[in-house]
Amino acid sequence: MVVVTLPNGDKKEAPKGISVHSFVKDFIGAGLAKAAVFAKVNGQDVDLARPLEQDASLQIFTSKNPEAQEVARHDAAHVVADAVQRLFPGTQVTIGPSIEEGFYYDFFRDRPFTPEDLEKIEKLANEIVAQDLPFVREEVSPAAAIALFEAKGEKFKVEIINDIVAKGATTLTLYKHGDWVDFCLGPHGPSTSKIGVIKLLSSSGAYWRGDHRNAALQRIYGTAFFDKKALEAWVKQREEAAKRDHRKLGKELDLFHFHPFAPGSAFWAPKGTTLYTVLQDYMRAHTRAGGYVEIKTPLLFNKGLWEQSGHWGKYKENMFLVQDSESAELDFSLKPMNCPSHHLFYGMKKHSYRDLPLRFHTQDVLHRNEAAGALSGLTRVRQFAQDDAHIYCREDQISSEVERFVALLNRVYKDFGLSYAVKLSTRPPQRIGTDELWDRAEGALKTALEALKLPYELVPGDGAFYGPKIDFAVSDSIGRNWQLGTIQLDYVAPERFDLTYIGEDNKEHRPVVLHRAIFGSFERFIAILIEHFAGAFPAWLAPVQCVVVTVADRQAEYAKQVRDRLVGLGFRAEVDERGLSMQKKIAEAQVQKVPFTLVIGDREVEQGAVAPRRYGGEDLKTMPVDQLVALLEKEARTPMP
RNA sequence: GCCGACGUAGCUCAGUGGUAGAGCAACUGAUUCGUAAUCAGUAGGUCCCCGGUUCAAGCCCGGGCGUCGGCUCCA
Repeated sequence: MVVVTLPNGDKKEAPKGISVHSFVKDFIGAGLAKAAVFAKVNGQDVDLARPLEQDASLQIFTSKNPEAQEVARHDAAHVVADAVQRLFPGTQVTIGPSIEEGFYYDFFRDRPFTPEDLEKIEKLANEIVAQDLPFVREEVSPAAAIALFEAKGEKFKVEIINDIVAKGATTLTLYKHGDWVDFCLGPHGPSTSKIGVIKLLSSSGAYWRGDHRNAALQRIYGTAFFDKKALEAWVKQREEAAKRDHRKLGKELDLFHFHPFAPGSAFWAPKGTTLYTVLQDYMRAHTRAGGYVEIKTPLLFNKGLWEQSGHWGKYKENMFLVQDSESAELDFSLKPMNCPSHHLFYGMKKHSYRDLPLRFHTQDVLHRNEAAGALSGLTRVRQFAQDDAHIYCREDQISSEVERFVALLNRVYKDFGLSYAVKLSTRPPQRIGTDELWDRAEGALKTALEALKLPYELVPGDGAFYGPKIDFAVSDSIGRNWQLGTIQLDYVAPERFDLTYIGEDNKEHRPVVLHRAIFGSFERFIAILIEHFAGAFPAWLAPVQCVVVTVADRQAEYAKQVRDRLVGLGFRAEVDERGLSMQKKIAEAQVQKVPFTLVIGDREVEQGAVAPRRYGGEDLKTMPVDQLVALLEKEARTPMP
């Protein structure tokens, strides 16, 4: 007999060697046994067919658990690979993991999959699902596994097996459904029908092990859901996300444009420029209030700076090099980041410990020569500006500076309605500095996070080679995550730039540098805001806050007076003077997602009033202009510190 | 950069070898209207660029540029 402990603490005795599935059916319930996808035995993922050989804790995962969805998508990857090999004999398999929203499988073959191929594959894959073939796990020796895949001509599988054997594996596992076998760690669900429904999404090129020097593979992306309804809901949500695409809305709302002569660099239309400068001014005001000073440094630097910073060696292919007309050499570069120039600026003066912390904020334009194929809308550009800052402080000031930064970041994200999660990344294997230094650095960051009572995820080994960091991932209104804010400790730069301050002891000391940003880049932050708000910005961000619409032309004079008063108070108001019907003008203000449409007819002129309508259709009824101004003061002013 | 798809009016798109089209936007005129689209007319195009095939190319072929999806998720 074995004793099985359930998550609620219940203990059950069962015959030794009983399968997980039979145990669940006999000792818990047939319903759960039917719904189960896989299990954890003593915390280890196993299939339901696995026998229970000794006392163990048991946890069952059903289609309600996200973990089970992940397993079922891995199942789906196998089924798709099976379908591909049936339809296209000679195609070799490589790997096929489940990923965030689905799965992919990489194949080796001489030509890409066409959309028609995908249709056929999807159809056959779903037929295999319907056949309800059980997934069968088998343990084999390395020699047997190699022999099996060599006989099939699966060169990539053989390579993977050899690698894993070299790492010390002695028992390998195969998973079979029907006649199709894959070398796989598992776990898998009980049978193909558990997968539900498979949908293929796209095909693309990929490289063996992600390296372009290796064989070119053909990747198929797909997803799977336990039921059709869930798939339909997911498809709908994707359509919703596509409607919010900042590239689409950027055009529709006339915010920014691109031209082939400047790939990866935006032209900001008047409305986009307004949005951009509102954000710049907002950040200026808040950093100033947070004890920062704003500085500007050159955009173009001699390579000497990059040699000193280390960029010339490590980052050169991402920099735009500029020819010096006198030397005729590419001796200059547009700056790809601000830090080196900030360090130079710090070093131009002698600093006392009394000056620290010194916080330099910069919104200068940066250029990075991103690979042509990597450019995408405003999220991946070649020219951009960061809400960048570097804090120079003593080591004992790190914790309080981090706390101060988080307080600012907290305030900023709150103003935009964004929530966030925190990650602390610690020392990577490749690093500089002593362990003692890292202990102190990581300790300082932890102290700050704990003082703030911020829950955080620890990511060991993910820090930069020059210091640990804290990252802030915000989630938007449709649940997507974006890594925006960051604060990184840097012990290297002060050495490279020989930065010092004079301490109380009248001796020179090394300051520590903190790199930090909240928006990340203005360009990417704007893209995120557009998608977060679906283009319907809150009034304080909206490029046009009020459009004045008259019922008839005879109110035009008064309409302009209203606009002039609002503009005079610093609000962004316009009159739609085109000879269109009132209804048409209102419709257009809605399409442009203007927060307030101010309707003016004879009644409003008589009363010195306006009739505002909010974006979305709420009629606020006729009100005196003074009352509108009070409303705008509340909603349409940039939140100040 | 590599793989694939795409590039037609300001925008969204139709047009697969035989005289370049629609809707919206723009412009002109009429309409002056009370909360999501008044009516009529006009104008707008090196069909991304360069070269080739053909009697004939937006369409077929080659090269370039750009955009988009991938190229990190690891049995």
